Amino acid sequence: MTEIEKKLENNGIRPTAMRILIYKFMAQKEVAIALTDIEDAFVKAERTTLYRTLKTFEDKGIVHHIDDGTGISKYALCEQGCNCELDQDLHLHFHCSNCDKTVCLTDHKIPHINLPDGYIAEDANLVITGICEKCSGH
Amino acid sequence: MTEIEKKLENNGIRPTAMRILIYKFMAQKEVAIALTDIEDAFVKAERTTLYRTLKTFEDKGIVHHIDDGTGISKYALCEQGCNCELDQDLHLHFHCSNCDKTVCLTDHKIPHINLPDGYIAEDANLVITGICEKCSGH
DNA sequence: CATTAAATGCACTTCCGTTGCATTCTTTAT
DNA sequence: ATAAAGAATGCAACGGAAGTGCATTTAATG
Repeated sequence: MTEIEKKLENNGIRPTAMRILIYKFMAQKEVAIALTDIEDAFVKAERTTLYRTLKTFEDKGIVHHIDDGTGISKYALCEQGCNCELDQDLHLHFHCSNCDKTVCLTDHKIPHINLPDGYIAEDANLVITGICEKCSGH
Repeated sequence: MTEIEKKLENNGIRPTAMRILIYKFMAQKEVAIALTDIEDAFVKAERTTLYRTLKTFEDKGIVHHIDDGTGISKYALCEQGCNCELDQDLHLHFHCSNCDKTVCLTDHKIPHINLPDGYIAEDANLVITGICEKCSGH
């Protein structure tokens, strides 16, 4: 049994062929993945299957959902110790307006905000849009 | 000529009856407005007209577009001196998960973030989700 | 009043997310 | 090993919201 299969099983996900392929695909990408990206990479697979695979990954906590403001849901593998489901890993996301790629800046946590009286924060989403290091030429 | 008509004309917007009504509607609301909200309020009007009115307001800079993460575009009147089009008024937005309303916290600017080398910020969006003061009972 | 430009109304399209249900595959118990 | 049960997959279709093209109406201008 491979590392990936273990990872899936440890999180209560049956390690089917499709799921392993999708996990590998996401692992080798350093950017957030949209459903369409996976569709393009696995043309033989059904959109629904890919869709539900992402949902399963998210529900089981090995992937987190990213809203980068483009209107297209993206996903990224959670890093070791990511507690995104507990709202304890509120790192920010960077969306490049040039190449349209979105990356997790996991080292950059969202700063604490003092809200007005009566407001109770439960979650936060911070997206910086601009030019990524690749497009800016470092 | 009313204040609203002046306001519209000063921003290069022809003050038609519809536009004045929509402006008034937005002015009396203290929360961000979705297209559907305006549809519900003006059932006699065409969706497209309302849609394009919001677009016009946004283009002319008297309204700013809000992405609160719900997937539904919302809009709010710019306050005096709002420079949202210049990315100088990056206040944060609060979305209530209970009543589904979104408000501008104009006094709460998005803190400056030090990005990794090579990343160039052009815009930022910070949305805090939680319970608003009305739903929390102050 | 005639001409021109802008605003509006209507119909339609696209995109993405989502669901229902039948079918296939995998696991588990006998 | 095989049958039964449960989960995953494939297929078809729906739904909401944003957006566009074009004809028509309304408002501004000379």
